[in-house]
Amino acid sequence: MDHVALTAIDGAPALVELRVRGPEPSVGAGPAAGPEVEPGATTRVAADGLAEAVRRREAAGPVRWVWESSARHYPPLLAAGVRVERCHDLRLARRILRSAPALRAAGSELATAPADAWDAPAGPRAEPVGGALFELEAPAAPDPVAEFARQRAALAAADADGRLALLLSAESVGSLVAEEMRHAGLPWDAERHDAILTELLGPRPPVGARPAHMEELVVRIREALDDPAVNPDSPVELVKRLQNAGLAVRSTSRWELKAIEHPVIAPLLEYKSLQRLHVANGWHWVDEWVHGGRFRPVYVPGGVVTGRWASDGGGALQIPKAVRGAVVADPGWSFVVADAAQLEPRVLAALSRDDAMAAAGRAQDLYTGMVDAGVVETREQAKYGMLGAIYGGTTGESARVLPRLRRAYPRAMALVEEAARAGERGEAVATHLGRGSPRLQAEDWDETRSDAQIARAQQDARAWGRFTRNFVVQGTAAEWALCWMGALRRRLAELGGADPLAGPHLVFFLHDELVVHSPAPLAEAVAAATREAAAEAGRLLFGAAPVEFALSVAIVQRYADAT
DNA sequence: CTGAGTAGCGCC
DNA sequence: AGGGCGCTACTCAG
Repeated sequence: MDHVALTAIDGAPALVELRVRGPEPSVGAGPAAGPEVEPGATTRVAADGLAEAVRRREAAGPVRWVWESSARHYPPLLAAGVRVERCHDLRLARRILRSAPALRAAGSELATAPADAWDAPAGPRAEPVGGALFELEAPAAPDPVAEFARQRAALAAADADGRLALLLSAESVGSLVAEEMRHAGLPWDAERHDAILTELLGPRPPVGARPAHMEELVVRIREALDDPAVNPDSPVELVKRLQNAGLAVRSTSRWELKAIEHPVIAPLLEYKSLQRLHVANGWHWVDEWVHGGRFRPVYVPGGVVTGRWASDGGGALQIPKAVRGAVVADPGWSFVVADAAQLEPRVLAALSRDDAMAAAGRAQDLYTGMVDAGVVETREQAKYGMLGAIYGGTTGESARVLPRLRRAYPRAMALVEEAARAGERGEAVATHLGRGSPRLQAEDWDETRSDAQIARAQQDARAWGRFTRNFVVQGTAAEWALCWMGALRRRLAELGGADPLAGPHLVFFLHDELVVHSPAPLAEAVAAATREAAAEAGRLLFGAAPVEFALSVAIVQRYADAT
């Protein structure tokens, strides 16, 4: 695989061919020996000729682009109609390598060096505006060739089985997909959205006014409390009014209200639900975020410490079910919605090599499989038991079934419990591919701590243990999802033509769920591709582990019809 | 007036 | 009682 660095010489873009030794990323590939990055031919490019130069080089043969970040370099290429197959996102890679316990253990230079410009937050995104690139002022790019050499050296020293290399590759393909999805946009029918809002809230009100259905609920709330001045939008005031009316509440949160019998509760909970929809995903949201029939959020790969994506603007990862009916495929097109079933428990089974748990998930719903195996009585028990094991739950149903899970699945339970204990001791933990958890800042030991301080410290330690317990599973699930996405992206490119937007393309990703916008005749092939990609992701991460990564796949016209 | 912090709730 | 987020309006200090 050729590597080409995108860099700048005297302020103008340049492409630097790199000679890179070593195998392509996959678990078990092993590291390449010795110094392995040598700069070769350098081609200077006129500022307005970069997209064309990248297009030509991409067409000349398989290449991995080495660049500061996809967020910075890829949007203008996409705007110019240029798509790249592979990249190495130096900023995302640096963050992962800095976190990786393996580098610390190997005493790698990257693990011990003080923070530099590559650790600083990325500059603002350069957004293509009206076809032309709107260049925001950004700090001078550090030398990408030198940084790439440092990163490869770190892998050579610390990545004996090739896991980190695979993670960097998966993270990088994710960074490409993030920009491609923003470029394509999620089809969004603003009229349909308006119809949904009108049905639930009433017609669009003037700015600042409450929608009719919410106003009616306010009247009912005031009547039920016999208090004509109640304003349900102010939690502080509302709590006082509820207390004045004799309700024993400390807050106005849903779970606290639900436990109370009073005529005000039903209209109040309904009001809060509608208010939430109105302010977060109402008419204002559509005006702000939907243009030309597309919703284009900024996705932030690696935005969560566990490796999950975050989003910046638009609340892309929190689109409520109520408005998913507005996500409508173009005429002649369909959505293929693929959802990984019980992903985190399956990941835990594979991580821990717990063959009994793997067997429960083979060819069926994993929770049902646990019932069939006689481990628990009901699917609900299985579900809450597993969620408790992964999140660190200690009460209710999950606590009751935990002993049975320990007996049936000792390896899986031991893995999460060891991760929790490591966190309680203040140690870092790592995902399957080697992303490290943040390190708990050690507090100064105070010999004169009070009992209350000691109790608080123990509480904090347990909370950190729940975090590290969850980190290994959530983070490894995120790695599986990246590999799934990358494997699917390659298959979609094979199904499509030269123009990605003319063929099936990814338009949405939500932790364990992918949405492809596809020409209707290709939808079945895309559905098959999502399954093949899931199997490939499992092999990439876990080799021959006997864990099946089951999907539920639906071909629909509206996103809401998939769930 | 502005910005930081919080409450509450949406998603996984 | 549990893990991870982002967004909005409200609240309050400066």
